[in-house]
Amino acid sequence: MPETARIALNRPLRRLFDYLVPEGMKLQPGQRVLVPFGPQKLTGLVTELNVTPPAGIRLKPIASALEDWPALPPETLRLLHWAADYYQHPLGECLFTALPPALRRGRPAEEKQQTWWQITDRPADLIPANAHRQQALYQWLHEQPRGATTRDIIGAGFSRAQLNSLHQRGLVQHSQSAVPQAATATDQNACQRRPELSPAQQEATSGLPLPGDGFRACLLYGITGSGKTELYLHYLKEHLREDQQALVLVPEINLTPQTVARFRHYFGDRIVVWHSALNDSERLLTWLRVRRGEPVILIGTRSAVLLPFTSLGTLIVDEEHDSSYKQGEGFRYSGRDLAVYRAHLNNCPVILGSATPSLESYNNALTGKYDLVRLEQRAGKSRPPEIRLLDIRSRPLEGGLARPTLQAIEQTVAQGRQVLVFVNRRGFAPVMMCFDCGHMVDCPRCDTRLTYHRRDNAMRCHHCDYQTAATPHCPQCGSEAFKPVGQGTERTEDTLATRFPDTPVIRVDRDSTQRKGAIQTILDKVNSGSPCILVGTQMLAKGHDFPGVTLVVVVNADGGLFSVDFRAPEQMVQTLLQVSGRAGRGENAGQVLVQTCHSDHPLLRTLCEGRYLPMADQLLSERETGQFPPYRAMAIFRAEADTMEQSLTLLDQIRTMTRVAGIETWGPLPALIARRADRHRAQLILVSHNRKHLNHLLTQICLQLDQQKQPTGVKWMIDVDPQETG
DNA sequence: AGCACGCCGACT
DNA sequence: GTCGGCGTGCTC
Repeated sequence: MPETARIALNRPLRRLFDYLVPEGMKLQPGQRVLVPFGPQKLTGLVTELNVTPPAGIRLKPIASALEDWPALPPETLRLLHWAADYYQHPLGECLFTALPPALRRGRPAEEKQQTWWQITDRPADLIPANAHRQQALYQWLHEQPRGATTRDIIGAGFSRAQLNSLHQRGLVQHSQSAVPQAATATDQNACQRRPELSPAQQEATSGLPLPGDGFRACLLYGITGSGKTELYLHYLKEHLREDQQALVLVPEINLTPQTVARFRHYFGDRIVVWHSALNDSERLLTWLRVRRGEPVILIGTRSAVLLPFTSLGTLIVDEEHDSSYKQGEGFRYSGRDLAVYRAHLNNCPVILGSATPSLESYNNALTGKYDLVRLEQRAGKSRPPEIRLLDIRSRPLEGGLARPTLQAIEQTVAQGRQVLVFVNRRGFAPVMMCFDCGHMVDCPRCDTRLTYHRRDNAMRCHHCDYQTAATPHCPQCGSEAFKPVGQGTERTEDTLATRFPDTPVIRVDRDSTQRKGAIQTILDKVNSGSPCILVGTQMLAKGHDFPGVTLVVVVNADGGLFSVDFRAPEQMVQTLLQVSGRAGRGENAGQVLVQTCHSDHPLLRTLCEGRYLPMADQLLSERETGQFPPYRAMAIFRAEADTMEQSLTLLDQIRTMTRVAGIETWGPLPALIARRADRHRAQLILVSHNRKHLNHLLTQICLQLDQQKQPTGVKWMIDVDPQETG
């Protein structure tokens, strides 16, 4: 009997391919191989050995093994198998997302050899006095404790010629090496430092599950400003063994140099990062360090949960409620949920931290599936802000701001303090509008408005690649009153600038922070402490600390109160509390002023207590009434085609397959943005009390859909635990 | 997804 | 005559 192997390929096919294993080739699951596939040679991953191939197929032999060890270690492989089934995504594509791009392409699993330069101990006065750049380079290299690669040197603004001159004088030497030189003395210092905790933090820490105690998920509810990061640092310092790895997941926006520096301060080179800005070789390097089992503490975004850890001691998911943990396309996994399953597989703890936990996680804590640890005191001297509602029904507004609001701003500024004005518009972008006829420019290919981009005076669609030059006149009526409107933000900004001419008004949005370093300039200015007024959207609610801000104004809180999206109230409450948390981080008490037309709404009344959990209780009971997640499991079939009819027809057909006990369907309905890049989109929602049942049904439906071929241009996809239900 | 094969239109 | 457009079907 010849040996066989089942191989997964990086193709959107819900099937695997069997091959013959050549004589003498030793394989294990997770190993990379090279296989013939039709006319091409592809990288594949071994999933199973000694399989019975389907009848009537002539097997081809595997061309070669790329390594003699499995690229994907057993736990990672099991995690991915589980995820492929849970999210109903083709296994091959799931497995390949866990490989760095270089390994997907079949490159060797080794670091590129690089030339490392270091200074020698020959006297530096050998450099001619007029060779300033050489002197500068020598000095610069002197300051690099580990030396530098040729690439680093060029990147720092020196030339190859300057380097060669120093080399010829014997002042620098080079060596070939893949990884940085040995760790430096500063790291030794880092290892001895440990963060100090307040009694409240101390108490919270004592409630956390420890590595070595096996699997345990813990929801760490820590209010904004309570010092969750110190707690993580302390926890890792105290309880992570020297030989163990740890994973700290953070939302992309929170992975700033400052955050990393904070971890490096205590753990030095043990800290490794993983995020979207890494290039292919950095990805490979980090991936290999993790794969080799180096005891790193990895700080990373969503996809870091797929890294090939072999000795994971603990996992931490910071800001676990953040919606960016859910991938919105392709393999639509939740990094947070995979982290919990990964902890389960590795038999280690996972800590989910948030000031505004997701209702899913909170519910798990209430039912006892997760531990709940509370940290409800702010660290240091700062006190929780006072939150007040201001009903703006029948009040005159100026740029969206009521008179009492403007007075509060005036007072705060007069006291020499800072104000943060939050305009609650998700995905805000300015559109061009005619002030005479009201015309706005639609995208010709999508059901959306074009947005205005000041930098190149262009109008663009945010949903496809359409763009066109902005015209000075209205294309409809020819009026010259054709201007970008920021749906309130600019009006607010203008009003504030006019009312407070002596105070800088700083806009923080995508446009004003696009330039590299722009956000840093803004932060520096704000952190200098002089009075100013910050105006912005979403961005202001996350991450950054503004210790000088004592007043936070929420221009309109009502967006999420009466939305069709069942997640909208949760998201609104989370945003409002997160942005409230920006107030009074320094020594002075903070105040939050929330403008609303529904000051008697129970949710907003609870908001004023400043406590999240009572609101979460309220929101959960609403979810229970409607039997929404987490009370039922949810999945969405999405379809897109050249006509809406085609999309709806396919979904109708899928709906006939869902007529089973215990499954409810909503739709099919056109998507919120029904046409996108000339494709007509619709969706069908499935809900069930029994997740297993739903999963089995989905498997069957996908199998059937794969077998029948769709009319050209008709595409379908599935989203399990969807974040967007529009 | 890629890639090859195949069958129709406007080029030297 | 043939170069190339992209529709269709297959990949162990």
